Amino acid sequence: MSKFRETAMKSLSGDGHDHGSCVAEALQRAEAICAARGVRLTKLRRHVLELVWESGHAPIGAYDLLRRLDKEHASAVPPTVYRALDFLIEQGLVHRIESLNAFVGCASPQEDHVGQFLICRNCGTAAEMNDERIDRAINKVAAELGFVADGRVVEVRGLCPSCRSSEA
Amino acid sequence: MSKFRETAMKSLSGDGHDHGSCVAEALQRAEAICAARGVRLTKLRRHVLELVWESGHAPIGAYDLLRRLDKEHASAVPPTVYRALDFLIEQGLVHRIESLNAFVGCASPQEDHVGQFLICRNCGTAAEMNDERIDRAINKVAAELGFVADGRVVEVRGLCPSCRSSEA
DNA sequence: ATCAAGATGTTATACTATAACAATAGATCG
DNA sequence: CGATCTATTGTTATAGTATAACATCTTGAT
Repeated sequence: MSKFRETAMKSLSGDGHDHGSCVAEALQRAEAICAARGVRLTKLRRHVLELVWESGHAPIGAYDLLRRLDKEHASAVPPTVYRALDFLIEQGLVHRIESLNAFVGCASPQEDHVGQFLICRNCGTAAEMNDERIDRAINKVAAELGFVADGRVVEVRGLCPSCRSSEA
Repeated sequence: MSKFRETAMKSLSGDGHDHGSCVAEALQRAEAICAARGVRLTKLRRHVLELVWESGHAPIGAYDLLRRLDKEHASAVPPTVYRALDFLIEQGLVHRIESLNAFVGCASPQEDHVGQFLICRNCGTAAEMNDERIDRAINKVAAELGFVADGRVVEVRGLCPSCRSSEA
């Protein structure tokens, strides 16, 4: 099973995984990546990343992050959180979900990829797919139209497995 | 050539088409569709739709529409234009581009489809692809993860053919 | 003519994001 | 060590996007 497939299924498993360790692993990975790249995962940035992950696998808005942030960071204002998010996105540690104006932790920050998301309209979970077949299909059609693609936004709404079974 | 393919290439052709007739045709189609469905394309809604199309094939923001609207509609305020847009989107006459917070006329309002867009980062043109292959690839991956997809956002940024040749 | 439903008017406000400049902290080099 | 340069954070203000809530007016049906 691919790395992406694995992480997608993990985030779709609802309560079926230990989210505490999920957060801890994400933070550790982030530390390692930033160290390797010689960029600074400051206390503030780390804190924002932690809050993003603590939202579960559901995207969280910048102002929600802000509200949670200033419990331990009294001077936080919008630019504080947006700048931290800019950094985290640049480093591939966080993705922005365009259709929600919200942010979610990247499941595989080592691997080079654009985000493709399945977003459950019931529980809010956003699972990364990052499947090459989708990317290839998009590139193919774009190329047929003479278009050179760089950025891609793929966000699919629907029902995740757990919400589907509990609704049906 | 598919209908979508045709309209995509048309909107990507830059000045290579008569945009005036393009707008006129879109309005006529809209009249016919609304009449057939028994919904009211009021003066206001028609005007907003016209403004959307007059932006060329480039998505336009709600507040830009508002500014253009109140030349002939002094009482226009945000809800005025958002309500008109809600109606137009509901009827499939306009698509919302999530990654731009902007709106664009639908090239093929008769056909049932979700929007898939190629957006030129140079000239701003958004061309509809609506290619089944992309849709199938997305559905396939979603299904493999046990996800039932309904809405889809596919927005690809890049360079359109005309901008590519003039840049290169 | 009356009435109900739909459409628009109106005011206020919520939510999302960035500009611009000041102050501070960290790294680097002499 | 201390000077200096750069990245980061602080601070204030404002721009941009969207909706809630309630009033009024139009339209079409009876």
